[in-house]
Amino acid sequence: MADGPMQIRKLGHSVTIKDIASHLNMAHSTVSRALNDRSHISSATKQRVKEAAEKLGYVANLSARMIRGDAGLLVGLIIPDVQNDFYSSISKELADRCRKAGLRMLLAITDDDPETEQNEIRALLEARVSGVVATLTATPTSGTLTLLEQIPSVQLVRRHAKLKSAAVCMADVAGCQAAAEHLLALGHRNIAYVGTSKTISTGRDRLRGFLEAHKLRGVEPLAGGVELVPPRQEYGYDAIARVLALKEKPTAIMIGSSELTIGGLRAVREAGLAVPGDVSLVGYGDPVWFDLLTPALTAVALPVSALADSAAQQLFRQIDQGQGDVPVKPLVHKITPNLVVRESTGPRKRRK
Amino acid sequence: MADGPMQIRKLGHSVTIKDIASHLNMAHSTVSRALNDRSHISSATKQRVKEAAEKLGYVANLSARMIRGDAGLLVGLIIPDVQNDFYSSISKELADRCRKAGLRMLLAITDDDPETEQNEIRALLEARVSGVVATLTATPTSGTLTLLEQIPSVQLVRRHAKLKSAAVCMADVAGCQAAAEHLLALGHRNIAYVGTSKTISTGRDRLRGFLEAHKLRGVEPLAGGVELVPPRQEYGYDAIARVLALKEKPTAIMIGSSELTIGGLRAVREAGLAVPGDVSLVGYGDPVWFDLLTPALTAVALPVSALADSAAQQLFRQIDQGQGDVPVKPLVHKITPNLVVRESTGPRKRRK
DNA sequence: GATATGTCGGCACACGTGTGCTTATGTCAA
DNA sequence: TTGACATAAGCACACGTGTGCCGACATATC
Repeated sequence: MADGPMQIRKLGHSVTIKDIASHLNMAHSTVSRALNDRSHISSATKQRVKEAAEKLGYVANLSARMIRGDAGLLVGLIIPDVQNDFYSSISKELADRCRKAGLRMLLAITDDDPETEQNEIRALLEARVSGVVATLTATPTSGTLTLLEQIPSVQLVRRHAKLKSAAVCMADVAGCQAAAEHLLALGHRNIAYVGTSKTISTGRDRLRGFLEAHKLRGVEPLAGGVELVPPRQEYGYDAIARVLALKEKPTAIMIGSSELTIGGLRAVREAGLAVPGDVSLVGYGDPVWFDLLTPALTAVALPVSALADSAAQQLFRQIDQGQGDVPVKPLVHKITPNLVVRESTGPRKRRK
Repeated sequence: MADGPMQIRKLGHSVTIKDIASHLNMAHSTVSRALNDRSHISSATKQRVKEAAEKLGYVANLSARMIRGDAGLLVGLIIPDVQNDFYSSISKELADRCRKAGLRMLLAITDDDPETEQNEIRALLEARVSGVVATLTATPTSGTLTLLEQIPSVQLVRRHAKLKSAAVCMADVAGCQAAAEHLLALGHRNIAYVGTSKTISTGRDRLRGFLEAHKLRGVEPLAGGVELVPPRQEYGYDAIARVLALKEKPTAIMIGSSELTIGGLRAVREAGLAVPGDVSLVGYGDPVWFDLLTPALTAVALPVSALADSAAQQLFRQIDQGQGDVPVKPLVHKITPNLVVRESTGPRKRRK
């Protein structure tokens, strides 16, 4: 008595199964088996061990567990930016699915910088993730690709030719084609397009959809009306400003990236133009606030939940079947985005 | 010749320093020292080892590194929701600071659910994070608190009386007092307040600021004009709707949470009221899009960067000084938010 | 040429957990 | 009573990395 709670632990040194074992006068292997509900253990012993673990404040050491290499406990998600609504939603959705599958998700943010990307992926591999869902930079390092080939991976949204892994993408061509067709059907003939570089698969496909819609209608795209810039708000602002200053003014603008949409909205607002009176606007993405704008923004809504579902499913399957030595043909799952028509698009005003 | 690249590795079994060692006919300890630039190694050997490591595709095993317990490599961030602009910004900023300090940040999302919170924190402890920055649930489990006490921690934004660790918060009282004073100075006398429960420190403080401003002006708060609800968009929508339906209608509404602001904006929009003509509006937070609204929203802007700075600084200091056995008095660092006046607040219309 | 000094690399162990093998104990059937 | 067998718990090793200690060897100094 009077010895208190047994002087449990020096700070910084946590309780181990050995501590529990010596506390209970048995071998640490017995404790291990008890805690993991293995066979060949009397239920009485299990009980005692679990109680002792609880009492001593035992917390398992993940590193020690993982060192043997057998268990697959972690997966990684690589994205350019958490502040972007789309990616933060993906993070949340994927994390949920991982949790349900008994996995923990590690988040890696690249800032769309190839070097950071390589470092982050290396860090994920050092943590021995069993697989990765990745939205890569436009121009990944060769090191990045080499590293990625070592583990199961699923490309999300952006698709790289050099990478042989599965891909879960949006049907960008169809999505943008529908958006452009919407504008054409409203009578617009001078439609500007502001999107991202063709070096990214999404940039390529979205522009293609835009042009395809014109082709089907037999309409010539607005001369000088296509601006391709990196996906950052400032560039969106600048690009929209340039497009608005064209000699032959656009009566509608279509934006092919959520970041560019934010900058673009600011440019349109500063130009003091009426929407959709002076110019119709189609944005990209579907953050909660698009419909709070005045006018509410017509936009290509991204199927976040379906993307996360498919990516998780693909990844888990690959992990389960042991990295698929079987060269599954690089599956590309395309999910169709939804054009949500709100108030920012209207019929062409026949002014002249 | 013709033996190819030496049949490097069976899938799923990665290259270890032992592999490098046997490849080079030396002891694994030599390899370890070479890779870590330790002393007692000739630079020639270092060179050879590093080249071999590169060639064989060696990736260090973090688990093996961490198992010895000496190194502090990880920290955790616990937040209720990544989709919230504020927390996604905090995630980004803190991750950057950790990276600069040579640490990796693990993200844990609680969904504001105490049970999930406890599980996530346990997972962080299993990963042996050296410290944690946490925005806890309103009512954390006792298990959560017990776990948190085992490691250095910094409370972010929300402050819990039961927890003795340092806290980095906003000066919520001052922030909301300034916002309310702004409205009072514009002549408003019927001001509604929609915020979060008083069980959260932020909810408490913000309401206090609101009331304090009234007191200083000698104005009686609007009867029935205070609504306290959980921080979710739906509740914000409902609460604002209720407030708008009061017998004595408010001429201004102040919202004390970013989530509630989103729901509230939707309610005001649906009510078809002119802002600030019929009702002035002050929101909370500062996502990129507040100034894209029509009218642009006056809001209490949160000092994200300063908060992240201070939290990181606090945490790193605690970690460095070995968990501070020295009972540092629970430091509370308060950072003043900024009232950003835009277009959604205007003078009271003297109608009656 | 012998000893002191310094450099380089190997041996062996530690970290916390899981597991195959072995031993000890008890139970039941022949 | 003995042997077959199930159950419980311990011993020893493995995982990948880092490090204290010691031996091997080269160079410098007397």
